Amino acid sequence: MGRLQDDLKQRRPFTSVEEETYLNLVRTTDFLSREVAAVLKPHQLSEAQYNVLRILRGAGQAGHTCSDIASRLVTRDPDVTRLLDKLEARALLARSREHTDRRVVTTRITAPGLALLKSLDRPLREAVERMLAHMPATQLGALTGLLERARQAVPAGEARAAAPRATGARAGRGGGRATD
Amino acid sequence: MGRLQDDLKQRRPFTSVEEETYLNLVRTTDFLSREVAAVLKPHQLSEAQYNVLRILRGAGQAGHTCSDIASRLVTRDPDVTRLLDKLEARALLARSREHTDRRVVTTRITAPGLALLKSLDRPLREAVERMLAHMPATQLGALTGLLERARQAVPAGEARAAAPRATGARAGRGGGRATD
DNA sequence: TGACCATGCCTGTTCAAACAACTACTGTGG
DNA sequence: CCACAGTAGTTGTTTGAACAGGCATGGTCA
Repeated sequence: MGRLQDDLKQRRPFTSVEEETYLNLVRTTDFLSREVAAVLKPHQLSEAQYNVLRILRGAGQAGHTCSDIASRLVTRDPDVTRLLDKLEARALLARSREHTDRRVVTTRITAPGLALLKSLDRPLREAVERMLAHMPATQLGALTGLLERARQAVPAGEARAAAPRATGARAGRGGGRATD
Repeated sequence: MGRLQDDLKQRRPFTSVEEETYLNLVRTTDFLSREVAAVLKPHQLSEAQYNVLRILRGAGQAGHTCSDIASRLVTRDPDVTRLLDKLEARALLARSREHTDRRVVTTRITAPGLALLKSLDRPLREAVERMLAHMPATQLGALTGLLERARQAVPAGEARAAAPRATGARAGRGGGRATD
């Protein structure tokens, strides 16, 4: 899993620094997320599902609406409804329609959901830490900083034609709560 | 799309630096790859499909076997066969079984495939460059370096039980040719 | 040479993601 | 008060991903 340029068969090195960065990003994320997925798989959880549960744990008894959840998801999911469906079917969360505004459905995590999350906290943290254990904290900090910076680009669709088609729970590309 | 910690509702900041790095990685990749996917979508190409074509362009007339392609893919795909099926159906590539070893199927890019790639070269490069234009080359270089470093972890399954189930074209986690 | 296993790719099936249309409800202006 | 537009979530449908098993071929060693 060396440097991308190592391949001698490759004709031109890279079209641009930006492309090189992008490719490395995709590769690295794929590399790490496989480990995370492997930890989640025995529990039949996808990364997105796990994410939802963490978000709901952070919300506590107040719960969240679907749109809230969508906007907080690490990865933008166009179909939060069915993501919740599966978790509700397993009783990991509960949904209830609001009386004040009957359009809104509030979702809350259940005791089994909390228990499952708790059992995953340690192994997940350990998996990620193990994958990055070879890097000193200063480098990780620098990496985080650069990644945050990278995301500050203008999404280029801000005022253009392709307004990102927003399904039911539109995944607003807004500010980023990540965990809890 | 600010810093992940900006959310005040979040109780504890982050469990570990490693987790923070991981979350930022996923978010950033998702952010950028959406733009790339948007460029590819009008041409009915997924990122993986585009990647295959680039790999084949790099291989030239010699072509590649399925396993070769799988091992060179940026994202490990467990089902290269059907990925190629779709591209073959669109005549973007051609497959031919070898005479020497009749198990092997060599895949080559076709003229239409090359033409499609060529038409995508510029818009894709521009999309990625635009998304990262706000970062100076030095920062991009640093980011790339850190990402390469991050991937140098031991995948932790090296000698463990869960040997990554290898379907047909096993995506060897080996060295990483990326582009062409 | 023939059992045996590894390799290389393909298929069958199941499940989730993506896109778009649709229903239900709320608030607003005429 | 009622048309109208906007919001919140759901549902339908199509496509692709994931996983596992299957088939043909090739190499190995008794």
